[in-house]
Amino acid sequence: MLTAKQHELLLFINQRLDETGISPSFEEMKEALDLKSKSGVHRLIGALEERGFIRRLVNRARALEVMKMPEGGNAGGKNVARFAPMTESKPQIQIPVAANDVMEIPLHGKIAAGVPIEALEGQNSLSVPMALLGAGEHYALEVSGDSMIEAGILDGDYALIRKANTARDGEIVVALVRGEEATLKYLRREGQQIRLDPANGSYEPQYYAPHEVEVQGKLAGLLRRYH
Amino acid sequence: MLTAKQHELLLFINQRLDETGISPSFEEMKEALDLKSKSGVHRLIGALEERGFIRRLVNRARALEVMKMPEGGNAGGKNVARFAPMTESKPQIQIPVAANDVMEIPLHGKIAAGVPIEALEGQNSLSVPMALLGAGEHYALEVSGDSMIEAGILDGDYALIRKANTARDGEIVVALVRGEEATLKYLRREGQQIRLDPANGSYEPQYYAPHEVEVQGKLAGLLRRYH
DNA sequence: CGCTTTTGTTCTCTAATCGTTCCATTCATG
DNA sequence: CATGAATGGAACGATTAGAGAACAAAAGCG
Repeated sequence: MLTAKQHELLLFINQRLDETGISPSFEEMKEALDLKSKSGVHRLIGALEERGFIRRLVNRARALEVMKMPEGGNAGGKNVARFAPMTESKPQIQIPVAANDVMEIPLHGKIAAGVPIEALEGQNSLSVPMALLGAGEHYALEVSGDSMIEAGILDGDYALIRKANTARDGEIVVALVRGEEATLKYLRREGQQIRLDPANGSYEPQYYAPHEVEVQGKLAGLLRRYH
Repeated sequence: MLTAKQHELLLFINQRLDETGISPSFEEMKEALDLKSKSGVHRLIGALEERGFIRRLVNRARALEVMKMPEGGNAGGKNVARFAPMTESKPQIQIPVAANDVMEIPLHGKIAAGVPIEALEGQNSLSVPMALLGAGEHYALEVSGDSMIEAGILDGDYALIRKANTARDGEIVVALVRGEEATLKYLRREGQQIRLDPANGSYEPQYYAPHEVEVQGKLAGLLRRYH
């Protein structure tokens, strides 16, 4: 899927994102790849984007995001053994349904504290307007609990998650803690620590070492139903 | 399903992808299959692609991707104990079922204080899963303002409204006040009066005579998009 | 607000790698 | 021997890669 240079760059970006939470600048990538011009980096970034490994905001500084890692390459960078992140698998092809700008995305169960994403129950899926999603691979989770209530995310809502290995500070992510516990929280970095912030005054932020927390995806949209 | 050569090539590609994350070039595949020309590889690749085992970007270097492996051959390569069953190592292409459970509903503009809904009527519309709606005629409004923030309805959300003339106590409705002002509020009756309750401590409930308030619809669903 | 620095974008050239194509050759088979 | 399929070979064209420079757009700062 990738050339050696593309692979090298992807690894570097992922590593930096993992260690510092800040994506490298073109200059830094240039150095890391031992290049003498940024234009090469630019092309490599373009190639990685085309292949769906990263996503970026154009004209924004350090706005890279790793969407998936090639197989074999451990998404965790330097990290110790991680559970195989779900994003390591092959992307499913999500083709917009003809005539409607709608996508079918799988419903993977509930997300709450204490339980990993429940094994998939049947083959449920949800039709979602593409306008809510954007590029990337998505799935849906039913929100359970009130820990994000102040972010306007209520019990029973459907969270639309875009698979990703990394996220920027302040984004709401599906975080798998120590391979056991998947929760929906604000991701923040504090020094060498990862902070998972609930949006509910009754809950406390939790601090973890970077290798304890694996980002499985970020919140891309929300659906709610009023009976 | 596959000829011996095709099988051999597929295995090789998968192995390389697994080990290095970098797909082999035609030259390397030529060597691996002990061929003396790349044209043979080209044909094999074509065959594998036709049969859906691999996918690739034409005219791109090392842009192969294994979609599935023939039965028996384990596609996942090194198998870390994967706990998430939904992450098949090589998910088959997911053909979207022609989703008919979708409706196009008109987007009638924003709802806020001060502006009747009819004001900004554009061509816009939104595709919405029927599961969110139910029977009846619906339309969508973009929420403006923070008056319902404690009900988990944020500025910028899309409110899906089912047209209705009446509502029960405690439901969230689009209420047109004195024919001028449409707002999204909790509807409550108090004696001979109608109370419109915001869900935000900084706002006060408003009381009206029944004839001053016209219910235009009730909140049936909510869509939110995160950047 | 204006200025400077950082960062990203684009362009041109050059070279090497890589994929594609067409055609001749070989080989197994009937 | 004819035939079709697989193979080999080489020319060709496209992509990838490296360098350098000029430019444009954000971010920071006083």
